[in-house]
Amino acid sequence: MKLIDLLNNSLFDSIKNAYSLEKEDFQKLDLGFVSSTSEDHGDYSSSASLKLAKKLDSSPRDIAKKISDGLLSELIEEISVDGPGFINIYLTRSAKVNELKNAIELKEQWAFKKNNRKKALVEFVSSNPTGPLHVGHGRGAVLGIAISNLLQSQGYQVDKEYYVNDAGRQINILALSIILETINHSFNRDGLYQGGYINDLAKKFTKKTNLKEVAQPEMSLSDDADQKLDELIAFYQSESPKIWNELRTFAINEMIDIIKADLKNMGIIHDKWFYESSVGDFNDESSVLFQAVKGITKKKLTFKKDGALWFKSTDFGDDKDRVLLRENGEPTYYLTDVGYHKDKIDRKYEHYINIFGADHHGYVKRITSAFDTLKNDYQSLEIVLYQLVNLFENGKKKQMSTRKGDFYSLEELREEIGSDVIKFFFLEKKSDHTIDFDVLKAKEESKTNPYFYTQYAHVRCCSILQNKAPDFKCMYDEKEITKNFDLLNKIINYPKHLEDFANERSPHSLVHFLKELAADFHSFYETNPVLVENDTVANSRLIITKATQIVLQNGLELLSVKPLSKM
RNA sequence: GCGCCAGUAGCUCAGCUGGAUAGAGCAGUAGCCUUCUAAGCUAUUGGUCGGGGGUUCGAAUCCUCCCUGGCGCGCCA
Repeated sequence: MKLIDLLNNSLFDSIKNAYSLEKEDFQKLDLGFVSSTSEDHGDYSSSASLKLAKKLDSSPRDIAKKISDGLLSELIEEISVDGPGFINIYLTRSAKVNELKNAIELKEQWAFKKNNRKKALVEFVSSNPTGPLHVGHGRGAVLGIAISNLLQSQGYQVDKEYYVNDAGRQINILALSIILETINHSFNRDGLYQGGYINDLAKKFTKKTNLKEVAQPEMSLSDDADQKLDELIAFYQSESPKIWNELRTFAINEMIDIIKADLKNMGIIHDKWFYESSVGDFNDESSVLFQAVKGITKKKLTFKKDGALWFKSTDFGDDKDRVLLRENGEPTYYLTDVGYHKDKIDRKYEHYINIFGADHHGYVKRITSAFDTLKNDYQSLEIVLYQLVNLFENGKKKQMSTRKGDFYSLEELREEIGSDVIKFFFLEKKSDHTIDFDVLKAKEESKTNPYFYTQYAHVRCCSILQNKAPDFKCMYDEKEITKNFDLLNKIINYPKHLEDFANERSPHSLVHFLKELAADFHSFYETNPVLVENDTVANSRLIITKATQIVLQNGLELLSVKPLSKM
């Protein structure tokens, strides 16, 4: 059990006994201890008495006195009531040293929770397979991996999933782009996918199939750009169905290979790639698509209007109802997605997290509405949004467009600054904050980068520890170990912090924690030479160094960043 | 027009489920390398927490109105 949980139990018992309250009476008031930010306030402090003052109609300081009198724990050295009525407690030195001992003996198991028997499914990236990943997708990717890792640290069994939009119009346009790239260079490229990768795909495809043999459209085409594309797609579909289908399949597979490679280079691997096309045909009653509609209808949440079938999502707070089946009987993209979530639900995870770019925020309500209609009682869906990444070059904003092929690819960025720097940089900001990313500056800054600062602390630990390891069987000095308040405070409370970061889905807090821990260690390092002649002092400082190293390593690994032992 | 996100030091950002004097990094200034890696440390300058009201023992944090910026509001995907 965590230190802080032991202390809180004691605190709650004391409150119960002193005022004959039941736990339910104050459960919501959040009365527990928090680790102090300043040594003046002890190791932990609680504002319980301030929060209870009104309810108990008594002065906060009196309440604090009474509660602290009943606060019994061998972990506590001293209790004081300060300020308006805060209860501040000081841990005994041996309680602190004992935590370091646990950390060093148990390594990552010290901070992690054991299997809590719950399964979580995290869906992220899921970008259309119509182009390589760009920098913006990278943010979703690193967020997804970090959140998955955080959940794992809390004992969840986590699966990572990518939803592949392989069925829609976008793929037809991709195929069309490849055809026109090959046979008609003078064609206006508006609305088509462009860029080097289209040319690569075209070349590769024409090696096995001669695209020049496909028919040339001779009918007159619409002036409307969108409509024109649809006419061309329809033409190739009917005139050269075999080649068309071959090309579509080829294009999807090639693009997915590219995306997979981009992700792998970032150290990100999904457990499952779910294809949109696999939700099946609505006319097939065994398909999840049909089952999804059936499930919603069963709850009396569908209705017909204008020949279409609608879902009454406004019942869940959506701003309008949503079409499931179009007037022509075809499922909407939305229904396909509902079908996908039906499939997820049937796979019986307890917890679902979807990580979406903020440009999809309008989509959140309608998908949670459908999910809540179809889910089982024990299941829940949560959507984590991340704001977009704006790219700047020399202070000028770069517009990004997959269509035009004018984008900064994740792969290009990775080649320039490395995947771990990208991860650290993206994860450092909280997800609902837009990132203004200046490519040149990121490169320039790589020397004063917080990534290197944090890694450097770990490197310093390693370089000391390779000379000598701490040994609890040898002499050590508790006073020597505990004199570095900030450093000890962070190490000891790491498991609790980690739990909070996981619950809040906030890897950025972990990044900030690690930077601060690194700062505390750098400071310690300057004034406390570890490898000194006095064995007791050396061993004491080795204990601190080893504990720091374990926490840094553990935290970096959760961010999917490789801890360095040399720089 | 409606909805979501943001506005905190010159710059980039933490802190936001109310708590003790608002914190980092970068940039600036002044110091520290015969000693475990100076990609480091120490000291220091810099703040009407976008603005106005309100809620209370206490507000950067909650409510409300307004201002600015980004994004989204299809029987597209």
